Amino acid sequence: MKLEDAAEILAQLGNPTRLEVVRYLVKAGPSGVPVGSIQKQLKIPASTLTHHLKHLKGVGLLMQKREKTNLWCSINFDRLHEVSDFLLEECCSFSLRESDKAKTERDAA
Amino acid sequence: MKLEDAAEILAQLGNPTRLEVVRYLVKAGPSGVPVGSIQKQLKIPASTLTHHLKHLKGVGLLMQKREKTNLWCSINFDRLHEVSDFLLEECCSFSLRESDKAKTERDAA
DNA sequence: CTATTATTTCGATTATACTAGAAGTATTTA
DNA sequence: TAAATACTTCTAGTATAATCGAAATAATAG
Repeated sequence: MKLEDAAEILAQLGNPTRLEVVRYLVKAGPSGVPVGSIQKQLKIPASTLTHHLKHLKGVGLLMQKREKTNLWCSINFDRLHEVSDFLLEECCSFSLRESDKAKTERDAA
Repeated sequence: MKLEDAAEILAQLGNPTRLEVVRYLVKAGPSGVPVGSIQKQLKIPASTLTHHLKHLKGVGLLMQKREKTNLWCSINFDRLHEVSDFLLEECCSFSLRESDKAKTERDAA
């Protein structure tokens, strides 16, 4: 994944309203939920929500499919993994957390 | 980690210049590098760099310590882990990637 | 065809972010 | 003390984003 693409996705995740939507969709699982459900549950004005969904779709985090009058939204888990992988990419050799290091040291002793 | 905090960190990572700095610092490892080295290597104007470093520090991604005239910068790996954990948090049951699923299905067959 | 439900587009306001040159501060070296 | 190095603050232009009400569209149900 190119840095510019990762930055774009991270920027989209960096808005609290959108991150809340993402979290909601993650909890909803692969089957997803209709736009209206998100709107009611998270109490986001419809036009604002549409705006944010467009952003999420734009970076490939959101998948949508129509069923009757409802537009079902679901998270692209692969994409979410890709960006979290990017964050930790190339830092594996330094990736031990302080807490884990402490444990490792205790174990060694 | 609270959603608002995660969003703030992600927003900071969502700027290409800052993400480049972060990547550079990740590669530099725990010992870090002076501000000037980042500036020269990535060719970012000094004032712009200071601005971005302030942002990264503000969300706890950057640690700094002075040594003579140099200000050494290093990544807070823990913080980076926290935010990547947040992204995948609560979605573990749905976290299998399509590619991994395919493999699992092949293995089962 | 009409009404209803679901979602989007439009339009306007307000706020915040990115960028970088010029000038300033701080520390060290000569 | 003077000069050099390292970094920051100031300032300002430009751009982009967040928000949401009102009106518009789309699809179905009656």
